Amino acid sequence: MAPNDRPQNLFAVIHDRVLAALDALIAEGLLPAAIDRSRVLVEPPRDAAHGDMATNAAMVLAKDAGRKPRELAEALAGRLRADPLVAAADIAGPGFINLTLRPQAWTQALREAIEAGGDYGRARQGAGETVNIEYVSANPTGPMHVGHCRGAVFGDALANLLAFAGCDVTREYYINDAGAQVDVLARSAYLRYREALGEDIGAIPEGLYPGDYLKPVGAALAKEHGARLKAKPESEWLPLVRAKAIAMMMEAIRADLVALNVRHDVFFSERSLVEEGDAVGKTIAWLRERGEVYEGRLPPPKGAPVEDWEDREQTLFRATDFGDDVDRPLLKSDGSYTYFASDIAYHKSKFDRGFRNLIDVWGADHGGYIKRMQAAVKAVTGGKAALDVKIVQLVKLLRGGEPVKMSKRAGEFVTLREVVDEVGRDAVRFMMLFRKNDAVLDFDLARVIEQSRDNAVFYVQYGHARAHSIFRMAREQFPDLPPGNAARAALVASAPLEWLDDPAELALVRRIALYPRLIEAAAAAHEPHRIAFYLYELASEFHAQWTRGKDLPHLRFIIQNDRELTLARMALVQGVMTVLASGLAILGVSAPEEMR
RNA sequence: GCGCCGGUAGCUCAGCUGGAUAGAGCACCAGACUUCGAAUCUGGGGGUCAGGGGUUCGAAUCCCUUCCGGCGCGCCA
Repeated sequence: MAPNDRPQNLFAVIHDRVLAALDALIAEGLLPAAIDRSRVLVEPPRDAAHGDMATNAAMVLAKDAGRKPRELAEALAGRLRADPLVAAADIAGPGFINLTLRPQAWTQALREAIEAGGDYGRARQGAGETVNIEYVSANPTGPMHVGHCRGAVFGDALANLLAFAGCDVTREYYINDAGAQVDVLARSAYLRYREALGEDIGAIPEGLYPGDYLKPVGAALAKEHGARLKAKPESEWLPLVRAKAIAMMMEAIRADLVALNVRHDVFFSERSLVEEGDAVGKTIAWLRERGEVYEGRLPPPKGAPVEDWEDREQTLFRATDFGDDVDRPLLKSDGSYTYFASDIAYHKSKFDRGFRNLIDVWGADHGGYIKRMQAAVKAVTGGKAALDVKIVQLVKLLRGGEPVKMSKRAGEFVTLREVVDEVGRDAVRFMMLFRKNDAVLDFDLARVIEQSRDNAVFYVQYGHARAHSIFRMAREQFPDLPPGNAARAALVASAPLEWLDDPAELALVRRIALYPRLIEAAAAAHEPHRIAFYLYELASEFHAQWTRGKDLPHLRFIIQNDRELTLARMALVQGVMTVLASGLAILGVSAPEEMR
């Protein structure tokens, strides 16, 4: 294996060794040639007493081999003991093989982490995969509120994670600028326009957007057009006003996203699908040619009665051919496209642009929409693209345990910007990711700015700052220790790591060695929250080891008059720092060097 | 009525796509600062993994079912 091709994931290395050992057993005739390798796992055991890694190979393969698990385990363990990385291979329980690695295997992993620096954990699993991830996609009818925040942060972190895992990632925002809502926006803005011209518009009528945020749009329109629009019929002013309002809303939304450090590569206009070459109509025709569109009737929906239900023939997509529960309409009664119709065309566009892995991030209220969209993607890509829809649950905004009151009706809601301004970008981002995406999230404005262990953001960042602090202090003892990250890393990478022999130190080394495996698993599952929890655990172990040095001075990171031991421990600190910084970067959270 | 998501310690939540004796934090109790940052740490009690059945070497995890909560159920997006 070429040195620069060495996989950083030690678990993957051992996994390969186990598979090789199985091949050897096949050659000996102990195992049949046709075995299911996919179920063979190499994992960290829950209990450290069980060694460094465990494999279930013997249990999983026992049936195929026609042998008892423990008998097979005995043969396999015998093979593995010959491996230079393996110090011991014990059989336990129903047939686990517990592996203890030689200490050099772990210290070598630490060395690699330090040498790789910011590239440590970067994976190749996604090599060649093109991923399109669509997130936020808030309607351009107003500023972003806290509800949008979670999807924005989640999508952004997932995109970072996939890119780190080697995927070619495109971040996309779908602008819903075609439906009836943006016409309502235009009418609301027109009212503000008249207001800007000095007219008394009174109360905003029911059905229009009442928020003050449209006043600048009205003012801009007045400045641009003077009173000219007042004389025109709606059919003439509406497109003008609509375009202006959408442009200004998108500008505000982009600014909000920047405040959150969320950036997209592509802003895709729904309207462009209709106006530029009628992509929606073409997609429907395309599906019709393939027999997936027909004229028919739908049964009325069960449950909550629809007041104006009218049984009529309509244009339907055969979603049931692709796993949906019912066929779905493509045209409204007035002949215009349904949102679903343009969404099909939109997803076809993603496929046509070369993407084979599609990810959509939606709010929980769109959960019922997943099946039909996946059906549509199947139809429109011939099954050649996969769509994963990630649902982000709602955020309950609290302050000191009490719910923050919001009145959507009156146009009073807490905006994303207000929250970011109050608690900071890092706190918002980390807390939004410190929970599974499909679980409801309590976000307490008072708690996330506390500087204590309660506050995971702070706790993890403090771990990183503390690592830097240790280096600052170490330089006072050993002035030749270079200050820069790269130079320092070069020095500590050659440190005598065999001096790291305290169990807690070795546990930290193992935790660091786990990072590449974590990246792979989190990327495969599309679950960035795993990074946040891992960082919290790593920080926790690091803080604990630091404090242990108070009672047990020989365990301090800096040992006066023992340059070699100090260097070895600096390597450990450097490893912790490297991984904390890397993980925080994926989450889009800053890694401060000091927090005083 | 149907579909999706959830139900794990008093509270808030993890649990690495089926692994070994289910873990953190908060709260509660008892401790550690002349010391590399106490913005930290150590120890303790606390569980019918909502209930029941099944699949198998092995289930919080997969399947069935019941209960509870949230969301959704042409012509909104």
